[in-house]
Order: sequence, then structure tokens, then C-alpha cells
Amino acid sequence: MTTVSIKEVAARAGVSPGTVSNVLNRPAKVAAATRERVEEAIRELGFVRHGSASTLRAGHSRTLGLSVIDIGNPFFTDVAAGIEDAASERGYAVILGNSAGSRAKEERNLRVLAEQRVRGVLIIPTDEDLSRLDRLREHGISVVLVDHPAHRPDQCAVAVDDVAGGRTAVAHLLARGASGVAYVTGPLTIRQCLERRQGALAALEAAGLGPDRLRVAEMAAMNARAGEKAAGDLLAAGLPDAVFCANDLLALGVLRALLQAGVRVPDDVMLMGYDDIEFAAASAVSLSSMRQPTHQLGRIATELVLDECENPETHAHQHIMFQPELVARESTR
Amino acid sequence: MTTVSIKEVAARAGVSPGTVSNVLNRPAKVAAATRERVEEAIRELGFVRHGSASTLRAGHSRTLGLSVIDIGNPFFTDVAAGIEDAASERGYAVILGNSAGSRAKEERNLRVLAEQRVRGVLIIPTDEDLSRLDRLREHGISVVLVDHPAHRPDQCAVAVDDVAGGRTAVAHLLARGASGVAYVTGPLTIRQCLERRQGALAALEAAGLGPDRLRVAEMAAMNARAGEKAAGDLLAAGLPDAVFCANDLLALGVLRALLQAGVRVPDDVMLMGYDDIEFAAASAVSLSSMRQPTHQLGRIATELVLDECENPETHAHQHIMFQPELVARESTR
DNA sequence: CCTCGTATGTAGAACGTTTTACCGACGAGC
DNA sequence: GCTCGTCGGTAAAACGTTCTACATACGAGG
Repeated sequence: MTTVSIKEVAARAGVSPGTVSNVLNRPAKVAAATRERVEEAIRELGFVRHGSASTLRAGHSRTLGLSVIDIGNPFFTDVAAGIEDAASERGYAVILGNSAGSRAKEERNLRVLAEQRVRGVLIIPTDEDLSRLDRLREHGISVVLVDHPAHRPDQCAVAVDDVAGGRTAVAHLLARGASGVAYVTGPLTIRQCLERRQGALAALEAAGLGPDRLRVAEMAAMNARAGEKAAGDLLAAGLPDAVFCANDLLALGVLRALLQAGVRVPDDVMLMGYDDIEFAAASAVSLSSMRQPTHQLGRIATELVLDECENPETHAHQHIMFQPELVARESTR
Repeated sequence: MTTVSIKEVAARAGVSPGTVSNVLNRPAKVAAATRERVEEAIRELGFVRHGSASTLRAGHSRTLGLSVIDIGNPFFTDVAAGIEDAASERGYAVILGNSAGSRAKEERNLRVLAEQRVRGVLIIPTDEDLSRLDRLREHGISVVLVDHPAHRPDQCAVAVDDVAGGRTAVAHLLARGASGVAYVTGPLTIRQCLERRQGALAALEAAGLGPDRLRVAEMAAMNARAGEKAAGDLLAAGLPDAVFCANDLLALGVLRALLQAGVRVPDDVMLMGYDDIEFAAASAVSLSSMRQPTHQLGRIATELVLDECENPETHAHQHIMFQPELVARESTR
């Protein structure tokens, strides 16, 4: 319960508090003998630096803020794992906020992050209005957008090309012989859903097919249950050659409902998901999907935000756009 | 970039800094008219309280630390979601640490949490040596064990009865007609794996069957790939009536490998998982599993830790043990 | 009229670091 | 023998809150 401070360490080692601080922060600045004496004292007393005092005086903390849309979705947790890895390697702590798709909750979380004076914020935004991020920047907090293109030039962003992903996916289905595709998606107000559809249309056009060949089933949620429901609708309305889902969770739901209805995948209907979550490969008919470099997305975003706040003068803002990768499995074979 | 402090708010509102602090922390103590003037000034200046200064002076922060074993496992993310929910409702931030099963990483994370002077720590420990937690407590940080029974009486813990879970699962398989069971598990050094096996043996004994009826396949990892490998071994050695997996990820792998080998589930082999993750219901043959109250586990643990640190004198330590619930689906029908 | 309690607010000292300015000693260069 | 630069270290002032006295005013009770 007794918290030992830098002063007591200093007394024990027979030096001034300033020297202890130097041992902690710029060990090179202090003579080897003294340094060892101080380190010894630190060990003996079990001293652990008071992060808040340090933050207060130094003007910046060693924590990053992270706001994700849905911590239950494996795609986001994979990204978060990458962020946590990179941050912890450099001695940064990560404060996690789950916006659960709610803008209000996201704002509340950002407020907490601002109070904590995090060094930087990594955010997977819930919607397209990013003005609240500018307010963070006014407080001197670096912000990097994750899985979202930049909304202004003086800002870093790490994204994955969703238009290309949609195009690649549908082009794959067409190459496998499909002549029409159903697109099962979440709300088209979600950027990812919208852009993947855009890509899908582009693929059709490139194949000389009209936009009428893409039947869109827009669901309220993006989980397996919604996928099952969508499959029911498709069954009722007549099956297309192929189904492209905006998300693996949807696809798994579709898959399950189709198999239960006696539809063979891929023989009767081909099926594609998106994200390539771990469970995509493990489903009974393994799922073709678009793989995104989730872990790397998180890692690079972290490196960018740390570079921005640790080297503000040399930092060059970057807009990084990864390309998703087609993973063809049984469901489109 | 200019950070506005409580002083400037005070100047603007024509009061002293102490009064602003009171408005922030005990609004009841200040006259309505003054309070409004201060709140007005706060809004106009865009003041946001400096958490570190507050922590430094007040002696405690409004953050909780969370250390999980594997952020990629849906079971843990569900627990984490519950924690994040409860914490954010009360204005607490959560610092996330992923130990990735590594004890060294867990210790590094705990050190960071100690530096940040988190108010309390929620930990899903990687192993059974919990002495390092006592060191945290010496620093005045409350610790609550999650998904792990308490290791000392003066400590809170929220766990799920793994012995009962194993017993229920295997009893279910036996009731469905199995006369022998294969137990596919991760390392038996992991408490959960060990106790679930113990429960399985108890169920056999209760049915008048000997421990030789439980064939144990101990895998190094607990993911779908390990499950596939285990299924391969089972196929080579001769299939049992039923397979009980320590984890849904393993079970999904087993399921996939069995179906691919032409084995019918549940007709040829019954299959049970554990955790009841979202994907258990969505797999082609929906998976029977043991459901644990993940979200509630996190929520209650959070309430306990907050009660412990906010009301240390009235707080009563609790050892809460939930009972897992059998969810029977197609794979054991 | 005096005292007392309550309601409201203020002044100023903490909290534990980091940082700036400064000091003494020592060796090199001239 | 003098000046200078460097090295290793110290003293003390911040950083932005909260908290513990301590004021002041006012109404009630005697």
C-alpha cells in the first residue's frame, strides 16, 4: 500500500531525484557506477514509476486509444491484436473502447481518451462524419484512421481497397461460370458494404453484364442470423448462380441455411464471404473469402501513429491502401 | 494544441479553481447559479479535464486494467465486451493487455498497468502461479480473477464450474447412447482442460463406467487446426461413439475433418464443444456445446472490482461460481 | 445583540515526476 | 597559467488537479 517514490530511491542511492529520473529516461547521461547504484535501489525498494505524474509533467503519456466498431467481430479483434502487439513492444498501453456501432458510445469513448491524454488514437470509425476527430487533433492527439480512407490530407490512414475486393470477388464468381450474383450485405450506409457493391458492379460491367445481374439483399445486421434470413429470402425468390456476402458472418449464416434446405454448395450455388476470418476455413464447406491483412493493418497503423507523435517534425502523413486477396476454397470450386 | 486548464475556466467564470473542481466532482456543493456559469465556461472553452493531474492528486485513476489470454478467442472477447460495457457505463476506461498465453508477456502487461496506476485489474490468468498478483495488491490495486477460482480468501473471483461442465457434457453424451468418449483437449497444464477432463471422468463413474472409457487426445494448441489434426488421429485409431472437445474451436476442426472423411455427425459420431461461441450454432452441423455466461462474467467481475476499490471498508470479497449450461444441437441429436 | 451553524467560496499546499538552469571538476588546447 | 568544453550531477520550478484549512455572509435561536 505504501507507494515508493523517486525521492526515496534517490535517498537510498545517495543521489538527487533528478538523477534517478535520468537513469529512467536517458540512462546514457549518467555514469555507469551511479546508474548501477540507482538501479539497485529501484530493485530493492520495488519502485514503479508513477505514470500519471510522468504524463503530467512531460506533457504526454505512453498510452494509445483504440476505438473499434464491434469487438465481437473477429475481423476487428484481429486488427486489435495487431495494434496491441505493436504497442506493447514499444512499451505503450492500449486503452480499448468498443463503440458497438453506436455513434454516441464512440463519442463517449473518445472523450474518455481525451481525458486520459492518450498520445494517439487509432479509430475504426462508425460513420463518415469525422469532424469530431479534428477536435482531438486540436488537443494535440494524433489520430490514425484504420480500415477507413483518410478524410483529409494531413492525416494518416490505413485502409483496404473495398472496391477492388468486391470486384475481385465477383470476377472470381463470374470466371467460375456464374451469370448472376446475389449480394447479401449489411446496411448500405456502411462504407464497406457500399464500396464492395460498387466493386461487384464494376466486375459485372467488365464482363459485359448489366447491373441488373446483381440482386442486392440488404440486411439490418451483419451476423450469421441475418445471413440465414437472407438465404431464406433467396430460396423463396429463386436462387442465383452465386451469392456474395459482405462479411463472413453473413456467409456462414447463408451457408448453413442453404445446406439445411438441401442446396448443394458450390454445385447448385457458389458462395463467397469477405474478411477470411478463422472460421471461414473451418466451416463444413470451407468458405471462399477475401482476405485482408488484419494483423498488419493494426501493426502499421500503430507504427504510423507513434511516428506521428514521437517525431512530429519528420513525420510524413501516409495514406496506405492494402489490396485484399482472394482465397478460393470449396464453396466456389 | 493549446490545452485549456481549470484555471482559465475559473477566470472566465469569475470563480476560483477550487470551485471549478467542485463543479466537476461534487456539483451539489456549489450554488446553482455559479455552477451554471462554470459549466457555461467549460463549454465555451472546450475544457477537458486532465486525467493524469487528477489521478496524481487524488491518488487513484478512473481506469481498469484487463489482461486476457487470447484476444482472438471469441470466448475471451465476449468476456472483454462485458467488462468494457460495465466499465464504460461508470466512466471508467479499460486498458487492454493480451498475454497471448505467454507468462512473460502477461508480466510485462501487469507492469504497465501498475505504472498507469489503474484502479483495479481484471485478469484471466495464464497459469496457476498467482504470486505476482499479490505484488499488485501491495501497490493498492484491487485484483479480481476472471474465469479462475480465487487463490486466497481476501480476493474476489468470478469463475465457471469447469468440473460440472465436463460432467454435464459427458453425461449428455452417455445419455444419448455413447459408451465411450474421446476427449480432445489442449495442454492438460491448463486448468480448464484439466478440470473438464475431471468432470468427464466423474460422469463416466456415475454411469458405472471406468476411466478407460475416456480416451484423451492432448493437443498443443486449442484452435481449429489442432482439432483437424486430432480428428485425423481418431480416424486412424478407430472412432469412438462420441467426441468431447475442450473448446469450440477444436470441435469445429474435428467436425470439419470428420465430415470430409465421410463420417456422419451425429449418426456415426456425436460431437460436443465447449464455450458455445457464436460460430458453434452456425456450423453446417450445428454444434452442441456448454454455454458459459461470458458477458455476465465480465460484467460482474467489473462490478466487484469497482466495489472493492470504491468502497474498501464495506466491500465483502466474493467467490462467484457460475454453472455452465448444456446447449444441445444437431451434433448430438 | 451575540453566538452558532450552514452554505458558499477561496487560498495555497500538496501529489511525483521531468526539465531547465546552473555548478564544480577535469582535461585539452594554446 | 588561462580559457573552454564536456561530463556528471544538483536544486528548484513547473505540470493541472484535488483537498484541507480557512474565510465570509446570513439566518436562526437564545
